[in-house]
Amino acid sequence: MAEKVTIATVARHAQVSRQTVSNVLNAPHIVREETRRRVQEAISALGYRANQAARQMRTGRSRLIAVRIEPTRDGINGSVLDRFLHGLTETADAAGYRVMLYTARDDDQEIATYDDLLGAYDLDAFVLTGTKHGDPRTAWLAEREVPFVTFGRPWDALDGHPWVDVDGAAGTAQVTRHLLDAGHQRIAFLGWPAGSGVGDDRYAGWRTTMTAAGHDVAGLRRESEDGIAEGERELRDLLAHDVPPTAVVCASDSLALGALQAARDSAAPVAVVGFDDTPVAAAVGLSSVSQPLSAAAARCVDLLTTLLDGQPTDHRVLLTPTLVLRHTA
Amino acid sequence: MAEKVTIATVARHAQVSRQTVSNVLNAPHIVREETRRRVQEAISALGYRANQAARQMRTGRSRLIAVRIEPTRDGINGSVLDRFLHGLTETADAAGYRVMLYTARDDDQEIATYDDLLGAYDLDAFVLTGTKHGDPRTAWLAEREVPFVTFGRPWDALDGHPWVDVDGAAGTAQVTRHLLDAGHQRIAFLGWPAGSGVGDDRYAGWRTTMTAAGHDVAGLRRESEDGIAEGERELRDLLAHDVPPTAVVCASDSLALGALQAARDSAAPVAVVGFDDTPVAAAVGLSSVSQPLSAAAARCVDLLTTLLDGQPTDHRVLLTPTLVLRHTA
DNA sequence: CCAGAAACTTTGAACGATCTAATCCTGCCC
DNA sequence: GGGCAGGATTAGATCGTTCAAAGTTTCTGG
Repeated sequence: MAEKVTIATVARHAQVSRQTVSNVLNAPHIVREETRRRVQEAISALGYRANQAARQMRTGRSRLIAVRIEPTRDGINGSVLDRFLHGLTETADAAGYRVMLYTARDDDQEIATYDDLLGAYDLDAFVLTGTKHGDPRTAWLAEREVPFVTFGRPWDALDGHPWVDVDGAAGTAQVTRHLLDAGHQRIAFLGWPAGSGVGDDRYAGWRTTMTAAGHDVAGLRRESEDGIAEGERELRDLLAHDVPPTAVVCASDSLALGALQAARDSAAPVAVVGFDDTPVAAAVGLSSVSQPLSAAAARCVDLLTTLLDGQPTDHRVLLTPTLVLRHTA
Repeated sequence: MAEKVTIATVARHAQVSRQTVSNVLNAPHIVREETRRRVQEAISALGYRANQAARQMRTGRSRLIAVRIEPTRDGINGSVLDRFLHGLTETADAAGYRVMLYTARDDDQEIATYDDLLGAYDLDAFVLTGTKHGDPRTAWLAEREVPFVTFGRPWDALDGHPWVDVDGAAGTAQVTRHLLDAGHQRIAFLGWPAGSGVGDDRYAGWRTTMTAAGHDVAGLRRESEDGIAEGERELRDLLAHDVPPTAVVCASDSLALGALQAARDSAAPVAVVGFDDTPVAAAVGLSSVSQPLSAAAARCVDLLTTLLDGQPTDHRVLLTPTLVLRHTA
């Protein structure tokens, strides 16, 4: 094994001092052109790589971002976080940051983990997912002035932290408009119980578009927990009515997949559109709203890096999802 | 914000030297009972947490494990890695290690990333997933004596590195036995093209059990790429034969989900069993073989920690999956 | 040709932990 | 009471980097 290559090795090799090498790396503009080139050559010749531990000890910055990985409750929706995580890892990588994982059972434990991670690893920032009303985590982090970004907007108006989110209402609105254009009149909505920010948002897009087009939405909305069985049950129930809907907008692919089962048994055809464009939807041919997850992840990293560089940023980023049409609508 | 608590702060508070505090943390047995207690009290009173960066610089060990996160090719099977990752994060946490992520497009890039991570972060170990024939990654790591464990056995007999895997053959054998016991005689197998270690393994369990029970397997096996559409196509094809199978063992839940579609249209009932017990299977009521992913992750961490402590271990761990019965078999 | 500024480079200290080696006890034996 | 073993504790050096301050060279203008 080759002996360790430190900044001193490079300095000797390039016939300059350690500090000059350090300057080439961290503030290239203050080093003379010719010296810089010589140092750069020495670096690549020796295969030098800065030791992050030493750098971190001195600067207090670790170039490490922490992200929570959730227990997969529902495999279908779980893939959303999975893809987000992948995008995050990739863009963070490009920006010179690494992603560190942690798990937590509940908010209290998650906050305890923050404390742990900050103490032991000097983490630079956190990315939170799945924000909800009255989130204690954001308050804790904000109080300690720890940089963080949430994927998911704060549902309480008072929170002023940076966030990135996908405009769910715009997504369902787009779906509804598409169905209206296709001639549908009675378009139902299958969503989650009121109170979850994300669910309410997706519901709003449908309702607004329907009423704007002059359609009555009474009796066309169903609420249930997320799940395939639930989706099937709710649509079956809706179809049993006097004037059944001819199309249904769903708040998730799980619900849509269930709805698809119910639709198959129906006499009249029923258009079904899901949300999240999970790979399962792609495989089954289910039309769905696709969240720009890579872009969202990239924006999260963008916000964090500018934040960490001490520059001010426009705190909020709202991305528009796109409708992916397949066989079911 | 409270001022930084270092080992020196604790030492002053407990009226001992820095080294004694360090000993309490790293070699408690050489410190006198009473002193140890006093130091422990100071630690918790001050909320001291060892700075990993400083520790790492001195010891060269980072208490960091790197794991690759793959682009989700198939959302259904992707959840397997997701759950493994969750288990890994949890057990690593308990053992005092953290999980760091990285991505890579291909083997070469992955190896370049190893080099990067080792140079910059002094990673302690790697966990590789998805081993295949002639894997260049294991060779690279072994050559440099970097500790690593693979989730998935080495399919080339010569590799002697530590690994954890799930006995796929035992899984399909169990399924086949169950179906035989239930009175089925013509049991088909839907698998992947020969050559992938995992696929061949799962196929072997079915074939061995069938022939051991005196059944001819000719014409009962189908091969295709993974996917729902592929599963449907293959089973439909099988069912069109003179003497159609009454049950089918699948190498994945994706294939099984497709098979389920085909089975629904069949005149005679066809039992279907998948593999991996993904949440989709649970939602749809598909019987499936469940991999003990948390246990696998735990064993990976076990192997790594003993490896890192310089102790010898039994290199191989083969876990047995369990059959989860639902509606479809 | 020299003062003074500007540009660049060097030196020594510091970050917070661990390692090595030296010192201090304490008890025990002769 | 002196000598000594052996455990418990301490002091000083060190890991690789960046910061702060001091040093050196180069350039400019009078």
